[in-house]
Amino acid sequence: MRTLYVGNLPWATRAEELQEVFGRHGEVISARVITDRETGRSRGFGFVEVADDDVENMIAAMNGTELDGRVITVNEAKAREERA
DNA sequence: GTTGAGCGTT
Repeated sequence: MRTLYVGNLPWATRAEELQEVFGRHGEVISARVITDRETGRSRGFGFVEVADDDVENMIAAMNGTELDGRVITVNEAKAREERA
């Protein structure tokens, strides 16, 4: 599988919403919205794990689209270890 | 009850 970074999310967006929306364009393994460890509030971005063959189609279909009134950003995520 | 570039958790 591959992992997608999803940014520019509305504060109220939940992981299940990502799975719902992304699931329309490919096989979603899992979805997660990153929340602040201390306050529990959304940080406005998340990660979606999708089938390897659906990554390109998923990004093309979702990047720059509107979710709950906000235009979201979708890119292939980088592992923390790979982060410079 | 707020905010808005950026890459998470065992």
